[in-house]
Amino acid sequence: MATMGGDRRQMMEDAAEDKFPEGLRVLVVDDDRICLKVLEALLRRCKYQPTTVRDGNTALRMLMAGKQQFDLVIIDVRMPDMDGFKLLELIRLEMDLPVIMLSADCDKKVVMKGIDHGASDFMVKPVCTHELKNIWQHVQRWRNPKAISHISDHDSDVQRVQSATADKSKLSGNKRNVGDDSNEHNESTYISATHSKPRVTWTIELHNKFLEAINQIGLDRAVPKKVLELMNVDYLSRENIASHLQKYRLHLKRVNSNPCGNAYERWNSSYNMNNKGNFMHNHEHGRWSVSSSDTASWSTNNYSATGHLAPPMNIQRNSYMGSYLHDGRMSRYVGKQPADARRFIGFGDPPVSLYNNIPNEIMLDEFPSFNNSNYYADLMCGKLMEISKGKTPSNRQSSFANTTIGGGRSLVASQVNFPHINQLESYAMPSGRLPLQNEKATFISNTTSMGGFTEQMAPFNMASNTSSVGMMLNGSSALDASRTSTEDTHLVNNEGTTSMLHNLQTDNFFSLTQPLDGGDGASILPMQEGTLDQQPLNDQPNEINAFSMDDIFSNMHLEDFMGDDAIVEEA
DNA sequence: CACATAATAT
DNA sequence: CATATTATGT
Repeated sequence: MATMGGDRRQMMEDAAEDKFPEGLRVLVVDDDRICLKVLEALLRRCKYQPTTVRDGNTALRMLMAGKQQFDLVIIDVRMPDMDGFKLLELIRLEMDLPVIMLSADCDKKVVMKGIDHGASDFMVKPVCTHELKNIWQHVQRWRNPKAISHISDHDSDVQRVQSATADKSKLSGNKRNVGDDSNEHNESTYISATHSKPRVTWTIELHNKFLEAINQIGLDRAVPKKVLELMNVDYLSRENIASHLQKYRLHLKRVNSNPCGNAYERWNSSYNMNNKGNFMHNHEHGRWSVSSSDTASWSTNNYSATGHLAPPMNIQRNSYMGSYLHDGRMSRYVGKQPADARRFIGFGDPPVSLYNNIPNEIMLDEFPSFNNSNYYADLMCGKLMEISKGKTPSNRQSSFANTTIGGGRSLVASQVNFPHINQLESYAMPSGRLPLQNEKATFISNTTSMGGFTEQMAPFNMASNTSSVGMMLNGSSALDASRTSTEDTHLVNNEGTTSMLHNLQTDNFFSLTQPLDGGDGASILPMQEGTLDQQPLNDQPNEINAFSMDDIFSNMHLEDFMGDDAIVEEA
């Protein structure tokens, strides 16, 4: 409408005199044939290259198909099937193109709506030639927003600029409210409608490619540019890679210092796929959903991807894995054996050998750089150990019940009385927050005490302490239905029924390794060999054995466990 | 609102 | 290029 800065228009026109770009590819969307014809003619008169479409869907299809490239889109606001604004919205969402809205009325609200939705300009019918003549400037501005920016942030006063931004965001709050900041609307929106690059979604496939590249180059030598070359994905920029690489490295760092697997899992869970083949993020759940079609895949692997972490040692193959469930959802690795999900409900179900059930193609999928299947198994074992974090299957939510410790005191674990032992700090949740209630981990100690502690408890490395927990990766099937031990542990499920578990059965597959070295990861032992029979602690020449579960437990409950903000000094 | 992610700035 | 900061979406 007319108020859209007549001065500026004039200036644009002046500036446009000498370098009028011919052949600008303009897509015009209007349901009105007449208008369409007129616009087409006018655009041609301006030596542009118009394409006309009569409805939004067609327009969108054309744009998405990408067969024809456009520099700019002109959309009539009022259209029957797809509202002009809707189309504008979709284009904003999917494409990097300037859009000019067109309308018969110049209602300010309508204009503002257009601008707010990211339109570059708003024209009122009937459109005159000189208006059309200048549309190229929107293209120019769109492509090079900074060049025309009136904001004088060239004075490189970073502080000022930054604080200004901060202030602005503070003031404006969360979301920009449409149409109420009418004061500065026109000018600033008009020009500062800068356009960020469309976001790259790191799908599984992309991430896999990324990993392959990293794999080839080696993590330490992997730089964005090289990765970009190797990945050979046209729409990715070096910056995209850099960003992802940064995230990836951060993630590795976390995982490194926190083999609880939570961060690990979270990372992997970021990439999910539904069975239609569309990718979707799974942030909210942070979990894999079971996919019967087995199309979901994940790929990050500390061992194969980086090649810089030692592969797990001493892993016995062909072993029975404990519950590998996440919030009651099965990992893909147990996809074919739903019975495993019920493992802890009763005694009936024999455990499933994950290794035996991991289809080859998945293994290959996960470890593309290796082709020795034995090696896969090792890697997979290590991986599983890393990933597992003792999550309780939701269909049998074990809870900590009446566990007695020493002198008849009972423990009820909670987030509040949770011990803050220095050595445990590296096992905090990746985000640093305390684990949520439903992130409780349950474990069994060799003294038949069983905890429903939160994950920060987990570090007491059940897996590497043969005397405390059943080895998930026992060569002989520790989790086999044929139980021989007499030491049973009581578990109470969420239905309140009690069941007996073999003491070597872990409710949760624990592989939590406590480095005891401050958590720099140097001493992480992803897995320790375990045996079916319980062994004295000192059988294992491992510094971890300096702690027995009893020691830990008694220490905890005596001094720290009950405190609200208990902090344990170093021993 | 806290968090994760990707874009962007340094 | 690595890292820090900011923006955005959930």
